[in-house]
Amino acid sequence: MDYYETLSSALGPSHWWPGETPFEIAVGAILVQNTNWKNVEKAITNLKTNNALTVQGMRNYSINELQDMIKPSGFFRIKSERLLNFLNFLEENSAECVTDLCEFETSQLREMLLSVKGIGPETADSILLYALEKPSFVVDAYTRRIFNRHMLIHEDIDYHELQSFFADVLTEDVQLFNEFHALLVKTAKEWCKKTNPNCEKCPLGKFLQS
DNA sequence: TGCCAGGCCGGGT
DNA sequence: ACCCGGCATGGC
Repeated sequence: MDYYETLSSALGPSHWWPGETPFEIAVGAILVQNTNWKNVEKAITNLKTNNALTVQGMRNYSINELQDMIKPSGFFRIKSERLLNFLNFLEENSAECVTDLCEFETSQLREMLLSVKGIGPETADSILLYALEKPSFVVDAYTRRIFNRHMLIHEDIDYHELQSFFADVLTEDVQLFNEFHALLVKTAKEWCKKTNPNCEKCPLGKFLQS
């Protein structure tokens, strides 16, 4: 796809998700729900400081302690539940760590993740792609905003519709999915803000019909 | 200073 | 099946 080529050559490889371990990535995916990443960073730092950023480590804390640590990322009561739901999910599937989930087939694992209360399509896809390196294209508000601004999609298009919008034209490749989403996030943060967009300097500006 | 941020769930039509 | 309010904090 032209959009990918353009971004890739303009912004170079970013090979991205802020997070060092699969578990950290999964936790980040839950904490970032409708939340600024800056706030999530603070929560992640708190967890790391308390050695709570591992499967075993997080289990050592009560829900109240967990809430104190993740408070900066907002929705802390709900999100603490969601983290515990995810931990229970791992346990139910006798996974000592997140990567143990790799044995499951992608689409099956996606369904399993969606059955966890608090994990929706985007969170599931983020975990699949960035924590487990399985080819599941991630659609987020940034993706939606950019392609809506380019008049290629309707603003309130359904998640799976938008996902297949990409699946139809992209080869199913982990690195491609990873990099494309990363580039879209970078682009949106830089030039495609909700208010005050700067399409002149955006690498994708040339695709906008004027 | 109000508005916004990388969703998701549950209850009401 | 759709629509909408609630959830919470810190940054700009």
